[in-house]
Amino acid sequence: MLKISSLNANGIRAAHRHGFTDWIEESHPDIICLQELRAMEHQVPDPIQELDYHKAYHTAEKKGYSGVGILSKEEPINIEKGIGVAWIDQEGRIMMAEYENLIVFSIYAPSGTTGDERQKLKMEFLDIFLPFAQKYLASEKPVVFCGDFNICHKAIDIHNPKRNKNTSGFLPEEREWVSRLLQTGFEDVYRRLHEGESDLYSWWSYRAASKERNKGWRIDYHMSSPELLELAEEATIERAWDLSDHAPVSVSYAI
Amino acid sequence: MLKISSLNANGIRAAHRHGFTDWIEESHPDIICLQELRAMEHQVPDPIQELDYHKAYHTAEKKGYSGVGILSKEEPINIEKGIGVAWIDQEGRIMMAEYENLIVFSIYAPSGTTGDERQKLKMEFLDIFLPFAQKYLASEKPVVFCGDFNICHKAIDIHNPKRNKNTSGFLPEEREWVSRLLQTGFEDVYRRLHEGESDLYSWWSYRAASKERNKGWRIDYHMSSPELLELAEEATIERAWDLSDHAPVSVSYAI
DNA sequence: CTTACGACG
DNA sequence: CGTCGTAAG
Repeated sequence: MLKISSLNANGIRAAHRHGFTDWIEESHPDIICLQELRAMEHQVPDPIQELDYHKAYHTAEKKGYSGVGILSKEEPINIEKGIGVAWIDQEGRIMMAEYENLIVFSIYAPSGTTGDERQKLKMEFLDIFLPFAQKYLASEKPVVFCGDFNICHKAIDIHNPKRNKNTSGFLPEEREWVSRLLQTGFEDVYRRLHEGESDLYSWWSYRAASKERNKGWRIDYHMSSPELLELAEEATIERAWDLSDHAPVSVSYAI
Repeated sequence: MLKISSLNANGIRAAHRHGFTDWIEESHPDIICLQELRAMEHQVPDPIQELDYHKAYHTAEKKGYSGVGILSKEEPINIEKGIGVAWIDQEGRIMMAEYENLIVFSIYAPSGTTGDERQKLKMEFLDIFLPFAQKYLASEKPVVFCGDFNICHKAIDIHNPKRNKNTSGFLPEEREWVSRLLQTGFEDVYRRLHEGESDLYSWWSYRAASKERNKGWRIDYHMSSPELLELAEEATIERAWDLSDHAPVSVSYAI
C-alpha cells in the first residue's frame, strides 16, 4: 500500500508547533504533498528536516509566502520545480516528484479572496494549469495532482452553497473549471470514494469556530489519472488533527 | 495609607492577558502609573476600562508604540499630557495627575538600545526632563515621578555591572544623570527603603530565562520630593506577577 | 523572547 | 482568526 497525503500547512513552522511531526508518526504517509510552506528551506524546523523522508521544496521568492513541498519515503528519480511561467514559479505553486511507477505533483492554486487582481491571476493559473496537467494523462506512469485548488466543486462540497455562490472559491466559472478538469480525464479520488456523502470538508475558516461547527469547504484534492483511481482503496480527511486551517487529505493506493 | 504603583506594561493588551486586573484586585493600589501602553485609548481592554478607577492616557501618535497612563481611585483635579516638546509629546512619554495633596507623574524615558540615534534622543530627553522635574520641587504639593527611566543607577541595581558598562541603560553618562537628579533633591524611594540590598530588580529580559535566574536591572523608579520620602512606609517590587518584562514597583505612603 | 502593525489568507 | 515579516524593545 502506498499512502499519499496532502496538507496546506498554512506555515510549516506553525504546523510544526501544532504537531506536524506527531501527525507524520501516527499517519506515516509514504508521500506528503505540502502547500503554503510560508518559509524558505532553511527556515523549515529541524525536527521536520530530520524526518526519515526525502524532502524537496519549491519556495516563493517573497518571504513568508506560499511555497510547496514533497516529502517521500522513497527517493524521487526526478524533481521539477515550477512550470516555466515566471509569476507562478516565483510564487512557488507547482512542483513534481517522479518515482519508478508514479508521478506526484504538489499544487497550490492562488486564492482570489483578496480582490479582483488576485482573482484574475487565479483564473489565469487555472487556464495554464489545465493543459499542463492534461499532458501528463498521456504519460506512461500514473499521475496525481495533490493540493489546495482553492475551489469547491459542487454544492455538496461546501456548507453553505447559496450564501457563497458569489464568493471566490465557489464561483460558477471556478466550479466549471473543476468539471472541465474531470472531463479531460482526471478523477477526484476522495469524492469517487465518498460519492454522495455530505459534510466532508478539508478547510475551515479560523473565524467563528467554523471547524467545531463543521462549516467548511472541500478545496483540497487528489486529482488522479484514471488508472490510479482503480488502485485507490481508502480516502480520508484527517480532521482530528489541528495542524492548520486545512486537514490532511490522504489516499491509500494498492501499489 | 496611599499606595502608588508603577508598571511598564509592555502593551496594556498583553498585560491584560497576563492578569493585569487580577493584580489590581489583589494589590489594589490607589494610583497606578503605566508606561508602554502600546495602544490607543479605544484599544485598552474593556475589563480595564471598567475598573473602578479614574483613567487618563497620553498615547503616542505612532500606533502600537510607547504611551503612558495614570489610573487612580481619586479623581485628579488636574491632568497634563506632555510637556510642550513636540517629539516627546508625540511619543507619549510624560503625563501628570494632580490631586488635593499630591502631584504624580508617569514617565517613560526612551530606550537607547536600538542605536545611536535613539541613544542621542534619550540623552536629550533626560536633559529636558531634569530642569522640568526640578521646577516641581518648588511646588506647594509633594511630587513623585514614577516610571521607567531606562537607566540603572548603580552597580547594585544590575546583575552584571562589568559586562554592561558599555550598554545603553548603564552608561556612565546615564548613571551620572540619575545622580544629578538625586542631587537636585529627588529621592529614589525604593532604594532609600532598601539601602544596600542587592539582587532587587524591576526588569528582566525576556531572553534566556532572565527572570527565573534573576538576571535583571532596576530601571523603574519612584523619584519623590523629600517630604514624600518621609511618608514612605513600604516599597516593594511585586516580582511574583508576570504581567510584562517589568514588575510593578509599589510604594505605600502614610497619607 | 515578546509586543504590536500590516499583508495575506 | 491566524501566520508571517518587520520594527521596537
